[in-house]
Amino acid sequence: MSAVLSDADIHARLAEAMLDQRLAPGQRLREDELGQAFGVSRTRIRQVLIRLASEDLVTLVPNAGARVAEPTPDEAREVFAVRRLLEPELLAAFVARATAADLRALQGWIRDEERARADGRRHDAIRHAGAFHLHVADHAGNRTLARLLRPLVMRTSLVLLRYGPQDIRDGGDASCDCREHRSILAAIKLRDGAAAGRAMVQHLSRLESQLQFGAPERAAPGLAMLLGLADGAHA
Amino acid sequence: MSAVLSDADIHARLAEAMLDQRLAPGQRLREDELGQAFGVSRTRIRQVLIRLASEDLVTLVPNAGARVAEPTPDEAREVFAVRRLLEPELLAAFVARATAADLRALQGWIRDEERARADGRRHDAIRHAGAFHLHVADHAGNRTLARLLRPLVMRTSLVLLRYGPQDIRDGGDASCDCREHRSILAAIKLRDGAAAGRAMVQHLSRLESQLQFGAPERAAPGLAMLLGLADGAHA
DNA sequence: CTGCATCGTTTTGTATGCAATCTTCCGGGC
DNA sequence: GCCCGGAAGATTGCATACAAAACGATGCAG
Repeated sequence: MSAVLSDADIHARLAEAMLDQRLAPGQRLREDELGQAFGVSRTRIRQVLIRLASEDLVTLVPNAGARVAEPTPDEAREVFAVRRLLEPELLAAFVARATAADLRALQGWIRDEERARADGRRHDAIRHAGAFHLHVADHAGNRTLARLLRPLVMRTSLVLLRYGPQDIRDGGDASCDCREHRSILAAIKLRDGAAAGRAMVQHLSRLESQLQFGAPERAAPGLAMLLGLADGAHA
Repeated sequence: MSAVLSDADIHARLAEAMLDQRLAPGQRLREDELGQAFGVSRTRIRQVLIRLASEDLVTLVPNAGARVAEPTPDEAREVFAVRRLLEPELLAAFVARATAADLRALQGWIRDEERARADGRRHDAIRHAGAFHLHVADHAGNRTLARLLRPLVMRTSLVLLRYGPQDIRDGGDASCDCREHRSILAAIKLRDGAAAGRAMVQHLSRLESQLQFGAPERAAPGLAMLLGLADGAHA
């Protein structure tokens, strides 16, 4: 704990906390508070916040501080649209250069995600799913493209945490990321980039279609219940 | 000049200077020096540099300061590959919603570029060309996608300034951005998104194919001349 | 009781100072 | 002549201090 933390460490820890929902969307991020938590001064916290803001993971309002980003429905759709554009391209490149180790790694992320799902550990499942996509991106041979995807994957995680299905256990229906990840992996193994791309687009589209934007906004959670105006299930 | 400069102003001024080649690729950017130039302290300069680094317009080496980014040939190719991916999508969306004012604006950028070309004002031409692409992106209805493109356009400008053809006057051959921009605009007017996308891809591909990576590196600019080893024209 | 102004507190914005690191240049040794 | 320490200067990294702005509470007028 006493080992000095690099800016990258602080950045990673904050991102991790957001994806674990220890920092919920909309959560205020006070500089001094974070500084004390990490044992550094506000100067460095501020620099990290600027970077996080450039990735749209936090919103930075002048004179009003930083908050964990709250993706709007429109932004959520935009993120998915961009990913549908980028990821087939990344997959096509990846297919041509994937090694046996890459395939094992992907297999591992799928397995981890399945276990998390089985245990109902929702944010772990989302994180492992993200790792699957990022592994493909990082090994597709285009650093520029991969660097664009990374923040998008994190934003997607925020979106899923907020608007995604709450119960992530296999419902018996087709709504299982892992199964789709498996079919993508199968296409990769066959070196069929086109098929992998199609599977990816389908996967992303299904994820997007499962979002529930009408939901209770999660703003002031429990307020409607306290007021006896809703049962908390859905609007 | 005395009006207080916002961070955004400083960011814009620096980017502008880089695109004008007043700040050449590889140029060292000392914090104190910039601070004095803008009349602000290093604190704010540093924040701006972090943002510029997140856009890959400057490289930030720990304990060794900031330099104007020097895109490598690989990075240049990556940037073009990503743009070929993004811009047809942006165009397709833009075509569906372009207003008469949008068309006039595009026409204006083309005209400005042509004039700059005719006058041999190379960096002005490159900037106006960039503005054409950015206008399309900013009015395509996907902010997320547009925000990805902006830094890529700036990086492209850096690449063109470094690796692009030196004489940008119409050579009579097809190598004229404006003409290709005109054909893209024509397709937009016809509301033919597919044709516009094809023209855009062709445009970007030709630009990339014109890059001269074998060129004199332009490292230590003027050094070869000072040493009497070259005449400065080309290697 | 409601609306509003004002003061005090909290939080952000910016500059400055000090410590750490890197660079450069000089001198000695091989 | 060339290469290798080493000290002086320059530059970045970071924390702290102060200024400005926003937020909240309290009290007063309507």
